[in-house]
Amino acid sequence: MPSTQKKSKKVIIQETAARLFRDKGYSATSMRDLAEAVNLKASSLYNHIDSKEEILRDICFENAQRFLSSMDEVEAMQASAAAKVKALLQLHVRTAMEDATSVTAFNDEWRHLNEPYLTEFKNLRRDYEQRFKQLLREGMTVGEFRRVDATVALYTIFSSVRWLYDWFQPGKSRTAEEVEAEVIAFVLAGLKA
Amino acid sequence: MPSTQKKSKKVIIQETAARLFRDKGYSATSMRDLAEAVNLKASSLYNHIDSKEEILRDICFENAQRFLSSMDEVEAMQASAAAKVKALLQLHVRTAMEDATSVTAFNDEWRHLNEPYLTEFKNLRRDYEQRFKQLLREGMTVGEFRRVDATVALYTIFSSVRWLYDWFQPGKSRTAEEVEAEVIAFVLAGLKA
DNA sequence: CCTTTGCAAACGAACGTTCATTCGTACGCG
DNA sequence: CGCGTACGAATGAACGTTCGTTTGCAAAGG
Repeated sequence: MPSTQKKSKKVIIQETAARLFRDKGYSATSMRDLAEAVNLKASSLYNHIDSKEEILRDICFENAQRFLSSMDEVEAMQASAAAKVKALLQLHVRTAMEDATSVTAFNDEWRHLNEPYLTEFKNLRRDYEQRFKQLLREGMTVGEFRRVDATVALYTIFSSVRWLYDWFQPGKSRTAEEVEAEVIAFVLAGLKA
Repeated sequence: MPSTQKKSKKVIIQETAARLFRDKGYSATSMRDLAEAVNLKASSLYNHIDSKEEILRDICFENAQRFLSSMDEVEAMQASAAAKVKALLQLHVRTAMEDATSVTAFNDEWRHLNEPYLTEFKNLRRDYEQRFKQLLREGMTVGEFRRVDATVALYTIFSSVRWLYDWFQPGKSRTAEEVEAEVIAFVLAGLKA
């Protein structure tokens, strides 16, 4: 019964924090806010975590690793560039809908990391972006994609799925599958040759 | 000599604040940060502004008005839906590049407004979105656009130009015109029938 | 002279975090 | 079984710092 497994208090704190960070931002979320949201006093939080920044750090690097290891898998695929890009798009869209809070914090709040973690995080991010751009360029050289500026295409694609974090709510009129299909079709249409 | 006209200190404060809000976020920007950035002491700021929130309020509502009055103009155009959407896209892209700081704060930091301004702002925003969606639907009914979910299309379009705020720097390799053309082509390709 | 502008000083409030203490529970050992 | 010890978890109080803002006063300039 893995789904009934009791979450550790640390995990509960992290998940709650991710939601608060998404709703109010990292700086505007106080440890007292967070404590209240998990039915504790602020001081009690420190039995489970080391610092406020540690929470943000875990969120940021966990998600960075998730995206990077997916990138590993995609690069190993025996498939066309279009298929690879589509797989990555699917990853972005699904993650946005299944783990919205975490990814929002990951996207918007990483700038509040302190050094040396800030630099380390930016390096991971740049690594991912470079590899994504490389896939786009490959698709262009073999003629699957229109010849566009890879940077423009990359950021446009990233941003296209970004609003999902803010907007999508499970159980609403549209199913996740419908939204996923629509978004992917929209973006790929802008990219295909 | 309108361009040489001396900016009032209030305007300088607002513009500087917009940049700081973009870089660090509203909550993480202190009045002492802002004061230092305009070569004043924190207390002196209050000779020119009423409160920190007033600055944010001005940024948010100024931009809301700008987008809404552009929407007025576009709706009055005698043109195809595609042309109208293109005009709005152009507005978004150009504003993003010409007045990036202000628009970023407008996009990301409005949630820190207090009531009743928060509700008022959300109403303006919804108004704009509804009218934009209406244009998209018109384009679909007359067959200019593919039949997609208008909400999905709307947010995808909005988000597509969002990264420009973070990324575009005047004077870099690409000119504003090139970027504008690329982005618009990319988005319209995803929309056209 | 009077308005505008700037600043030092100070305000109460809130911030993240630390500390000593307490309570409950589980384990080791006679 | 009964007692001592260890420990995870929670707490209120307090720390030093920073927050947005106010006050009182001095200098500037039309």
